[in-house]
Amino acid sequence: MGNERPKIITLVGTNASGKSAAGIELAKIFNGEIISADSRQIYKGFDLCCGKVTREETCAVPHHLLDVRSVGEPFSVYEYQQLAYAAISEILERGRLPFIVGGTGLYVSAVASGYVLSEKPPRTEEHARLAELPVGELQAMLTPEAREYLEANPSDWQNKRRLLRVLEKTADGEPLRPRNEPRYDVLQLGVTWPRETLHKRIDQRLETRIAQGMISEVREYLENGGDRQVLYDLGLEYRHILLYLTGEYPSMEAFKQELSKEIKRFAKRQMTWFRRDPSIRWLDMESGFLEQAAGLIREFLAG
RNA sequence: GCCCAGAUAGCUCAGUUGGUAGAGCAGUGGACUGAAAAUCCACGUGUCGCUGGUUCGAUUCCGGCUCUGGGCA
Repeated sequence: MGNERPKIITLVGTNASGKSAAGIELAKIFNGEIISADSRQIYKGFDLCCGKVTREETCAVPHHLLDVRSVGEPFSVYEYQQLAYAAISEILERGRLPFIVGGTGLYVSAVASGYVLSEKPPRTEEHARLAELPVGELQAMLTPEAREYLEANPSDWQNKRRLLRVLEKTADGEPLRPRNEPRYDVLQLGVTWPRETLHKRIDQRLETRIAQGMISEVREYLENGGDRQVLYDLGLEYRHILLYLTGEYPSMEAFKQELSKEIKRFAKRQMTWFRRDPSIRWLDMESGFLEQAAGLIREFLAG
């Protein structure tokens, strides 16, 4: 036929789910290369804060889209999609299998579903100015069409960021409703644990990374003139270590408890995103994940 | 042993001038196509400690008991 779309694999899951290691195992079996889909691992440094894979692991299997920006540089789904498309092309040319592995659901979907994104960059100065306005005024600025679009969803309607983007789209004459043009034939795999087990893994991982020096990463960044607001906006580890270092927590214990809670809440949000995609095949990490995943991939590649 | 104060949601507590109760936090579900580890939305039945009494009606008033703080011996 000649118009068959190339095949790629995605592997998603929450943080601390073990998807990175699982991805490496699968890539070894299927002559694959890994494209990270992680909005924080895009940035150089902070390897412990964002739970980056180790050098040994990246030696075992080539990894893409790690360390491609400096902390503080702007980045967005649009750029992610561009870089991922380019990486996939290269991997396919080498005759290898691309594995998109990561927990940033938006990034995975942008590539797997083929989001159609305008090349027009966001107008950040105007954005910043409008962000000062109260939600009500932003709502009042919407065109009737945009109003109808947003009002249908109570959470979007109150969400300043969404309001700003929709205003921007209307001003630029961009369509409001999403459009997709998928480029690939995708097998989507998800990694899952019982919630209790996942929570234990999150806590253990947090302890380990603190012991390995995660807090120093942030301290050193600040000592070298790093920007606090950047850390705060990066969220989770970055945000709460900043708060810890600036004395916002009465103790190390209080800091750990709060961060642990936040990471668990984040895992919940990740699952909310993934759950709405019915094409993800969820595999239980406690019962033969690797064999099942390998079986599905073999079947997919043969089909 | 005596005196005082508590006992209400997983936690901290508010409240009911007697008509079976509500905040914060925690938790859960959800939205989100250019900040996504961000941002935003929704969701509160619990023997009101146990047990008698008064009352049409008690979580609320009265008595006893249990437990927890604090004080006095």
